[in-house]
Amino acid sequence: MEGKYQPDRIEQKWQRLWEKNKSFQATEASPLPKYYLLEMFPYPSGKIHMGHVRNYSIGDVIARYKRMRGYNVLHPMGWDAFGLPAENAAIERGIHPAKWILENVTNMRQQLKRMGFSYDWAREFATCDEAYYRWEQLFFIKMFKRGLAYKKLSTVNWCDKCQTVLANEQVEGGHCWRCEQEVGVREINQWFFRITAYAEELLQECDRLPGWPERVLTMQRNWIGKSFGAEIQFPFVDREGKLTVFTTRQDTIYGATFASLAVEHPLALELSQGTSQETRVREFVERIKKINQARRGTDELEKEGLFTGSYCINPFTQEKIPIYLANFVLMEYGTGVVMGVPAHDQRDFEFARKYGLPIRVVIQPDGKMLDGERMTEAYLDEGVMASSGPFTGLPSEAGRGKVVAYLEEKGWGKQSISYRLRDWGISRQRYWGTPIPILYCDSCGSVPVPEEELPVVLPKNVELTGEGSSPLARLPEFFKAKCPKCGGPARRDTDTMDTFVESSWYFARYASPDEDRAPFDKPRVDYWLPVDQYVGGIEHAVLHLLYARFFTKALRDMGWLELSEPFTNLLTQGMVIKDGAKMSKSKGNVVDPDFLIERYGADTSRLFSLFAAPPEKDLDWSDQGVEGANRFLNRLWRFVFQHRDALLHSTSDPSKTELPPELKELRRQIHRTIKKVTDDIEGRYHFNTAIASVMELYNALSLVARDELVQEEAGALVKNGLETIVVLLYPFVPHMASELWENLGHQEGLERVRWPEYSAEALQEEELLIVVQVDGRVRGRITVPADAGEKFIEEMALADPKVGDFIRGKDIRRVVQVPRRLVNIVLGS
RNA sequence: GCGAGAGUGGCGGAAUGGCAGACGCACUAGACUUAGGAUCUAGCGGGCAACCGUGGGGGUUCGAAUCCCCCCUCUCGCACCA
Repeated sequence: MEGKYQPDRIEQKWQRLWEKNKSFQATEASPLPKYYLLEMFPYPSGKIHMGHVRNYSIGDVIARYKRMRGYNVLHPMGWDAFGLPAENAAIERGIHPAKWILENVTNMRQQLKRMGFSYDWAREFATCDEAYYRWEQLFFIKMFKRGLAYKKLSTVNWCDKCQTVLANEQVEGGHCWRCEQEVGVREINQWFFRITAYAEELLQECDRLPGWPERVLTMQRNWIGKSFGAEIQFPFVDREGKLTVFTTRQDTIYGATFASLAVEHPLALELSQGTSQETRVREFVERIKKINQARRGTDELEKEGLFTGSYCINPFTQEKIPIYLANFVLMEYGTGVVMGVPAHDQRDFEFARKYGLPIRVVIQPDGKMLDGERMTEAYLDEGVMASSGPFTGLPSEAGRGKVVAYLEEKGWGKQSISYRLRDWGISRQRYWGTPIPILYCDSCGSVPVPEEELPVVLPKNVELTGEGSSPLARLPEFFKAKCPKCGGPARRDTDTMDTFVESSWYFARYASPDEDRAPFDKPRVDYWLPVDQYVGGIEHAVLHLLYARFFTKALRDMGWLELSEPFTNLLTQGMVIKDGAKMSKSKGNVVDPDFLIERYGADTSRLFSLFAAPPEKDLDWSDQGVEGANRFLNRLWRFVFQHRDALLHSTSDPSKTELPPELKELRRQIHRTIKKVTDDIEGRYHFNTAIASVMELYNALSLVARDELVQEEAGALVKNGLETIVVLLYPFVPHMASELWENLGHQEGLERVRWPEYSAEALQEEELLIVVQVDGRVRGRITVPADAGEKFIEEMALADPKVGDFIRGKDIRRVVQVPRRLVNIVLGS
C-alpha cells in the first residue's frame, strides 16, 4: 500500500478484516470489567446524515479507546423503526412501510459499516421486529395490571382531514404539519402511562446523576416542575360541598376576592344550573373548549371569564366571593381551580380589572405602601403580610408555613405538592406501530390479551391511503376477537403505541437480543446494564431521556431489571450547522456523508467531525476544514513511507539511550502527548484538543526527522514517536492507524494493542522556563534548574537585564512566586 | 416572562486564577515546478512605537478570558403551572 494515500482501499481492507475476525463482538464471558457504550439509535429514514456521522464518530472513539484500556466493551446498534415518517413515506410512494424501512436499514447499515464504526452487529435489531415488540406488549399488560397503564377520556389535538391525534410537536402554528388543516381538539379515549407515579423519584434521582450535563438535569427538573403549596377548601354558598384550590401563595389568602375554574372542570356547568347564567356559561364553555391547547398557550390570548352564578366562602375572611370560569385556568394542573388574588398575581390582576373585582393588597413590600386602587400591575415578590388577621406583620415566606399549619388545624385544607409533569398519552390512531394488546368486551370492559397469546401481530396485508381512520380499524380479521374472560364477542384495540415506547427500553434489549422466552436474559442484562456512557443529541433532553428513566424504574418494580437509572453518563452532542442553520433538507444546506466518504474516506470524515469542535458544542461545517483534516492524514502517510526503511532498521531502545537535550525534549513531548490525549478523552471528551496535541507531536517529529534522522538514537526516538502517534490516533482514524501500524512492522492488529502509558520519568524536566513579571506584566523569562529554590529563582529574576530596566531605582514591595511557572515582582507605588 | 448556556484574531476553536490566541483553516511571501487548487519553508490580533487587546461597565487579587456585581447581545428549553 505504498505511494499515495488511498482511503478507499485501506478502509475496506480493514473493515473486511474486522468483520471476518468478529473483532467487536461482545461476550459476557470475560475477566475484564464491562463497559456499555451506547449512541442513540437512528430512525431509518433513508440515509445517514452528518448528525449521525458526528454522533457515531464520538461514540466510536470512546468504544475503541475503552477496549484499548482493557474494558470488555458492548457497543451495539439498531433501528428505531416504527413511526409516522415510515407510514407517510409509504403512503406517498405506495410501498409498504415494512419494505421501505427494510430498504433504508439495509442502506444505512452499509453506510455505518463504511464509516468503520466498531459495532457488535450480531446484536442488531429493529423495533418493528415482532421478536422485539412482543415484549413491549407484555410490559403494557403488566403495567395495565399494576395500574401503570390506564385509559381515560382526554382532550387532544385532532386533525379532521388526517383523522388522527397529533402530538403537540406535530402542530405548527395551529395547523397540521402534514395537510395544513387547522387543528382542532377532540375528546377521545386514550391509553396513558402513569409516569406521574414516578414524578418524585424521577426528580430526586436527578441529584444522583453526576455524569449528566447540568443543562439536561435542569430541563428535566423544570419539566417535572414540583411546586410546594397548599390545598384550600372554599365552602359553597347555597349548596353542599366545597371548592378545592391549589396555591403556592397561601400567604395571600386574605386577598382572594374570587375563584376561577377551568372550563373543563366537572363543576363548570353544574355551578350555573338554576342561575340566570346557565345559558351563557354553556356557550362560554363550548367556545373556549374549541380553541386547541397549543393555541391557547402560544397566542397572547386575552384573559377572559364568565361568572357562574355561584358563590363560595373564603374561609379566612368569611367573605362571600364569586366563582368564575376563566380561559387561562388549566384543568391539568393543580385542582383545576384557582383562587383569584388580583393584587399579587398578574393574571388575576388583569382579570379583576376587566370584571371589576376588588383588588386587595395583603403583601406590602419593604418601605412602600401599595394601594389596590392605584396599582398598575400585580406585586409578586415577597413582603410583609398585611390586612391578614392574625398573620398581619409576618414576613410572607414564614407566613406560608403558618397559614398551612392553621389550615390543617382548622380542617380547611392541607399542605400539598403539585407537579407539572403529566401522564404520558401513548395511543396513536396510526398503523405503523406496536398494537396495543387490549380487547374490549361489552360485558367485561377492557381486557388484556392473555400473555400466552402474545404477540398481537401487526398485520401486513393492509391498504394505506392516508385517508380516514387507521387501516387496522377497517380490518375485521384483525379487530374481531373473542373476550378471553367471558368468551363473548370482543373488539381489539386498533390504536398503536407512541414510538417513544420502543426507545424507552431498547438499551436493555441489546444485552440479550436473542432471548426468545423473555424480554431479557436476566444474567446478561444484569451484567451489562446500566449503560456506562450514552451519547446523543440534546433534542432528546426531556422526552426520550425522561421516558427511558421512567421505563427503567417501572421495569425494576415489575422485577425485570435491578437498576433504577439506565444511563450513568450522558454526553449530549451539539448540532451540525452550515451557513448559520442546522443542516436540513428544507433549508437545502445538507452535506451528504456518502459524498464525503467517496471523496475523502471515512477517516477524514471522522477526523473532521471530531476535530472541528468539542462534542457538546454545535459544529460549524467547513469544506476547508475537511480539506485540512485530509491534509493532515496525507502528511502523516507520506512521512511514514518516506522514512519507513530507516525506521524499520532502528532497533535501539530510545528509553535506554542517553540523549542530547533536544531529543530529550522530543521524548518529553511524546510522553506529554500521551498524557494530554489520555486526559482529554478520559476526563472530558475533548477530542479536538486531543487531536491538536497529536498534530503538535507530529510537527515536532517532522522537524527532528528533517535534520537528524541520520543518527541512530534519533531514528529510534522518531520511530517511538511515530508509533505513539499511530496508537493515539487509532480511536479517531482506525483504518489509517491500522495500516500505518502494519507498515511499521507490527503483526498484531491495533484493536488488540493496549493504550500507551506515559512515563513520569520521561516527563521530568531538567530546566524550567520561568516567566518574570513586574507588576503583573511579563518583562522577561529565565531558565533555571528544575530543583532550584525560591531564593535562587528570585535572585535570577532580579538579575535579568530586561527585568532590570523596569525595576531600576524602584522599591520592591514583594515578590510572588508560583512554583515552576512564574515570578511576579511587585513594586512600591 | 421564567430557566439554562454562550459571547476570545478574518473563521472553527485553545488557555478554568499565572506568557491570551495552542491546533487547524483562510491569507501573504518564498522554494520546487511546464503548471499548481499538490508539496515544502517562513510569516500571520491591532499599533511605527510606548502600548492596546477576550461583548460593555465596575469590583476582588501581586496577577482576571477565567472569580464576584450590574448591563448588552445571541442560542436553546419551558411558556397563562396558580
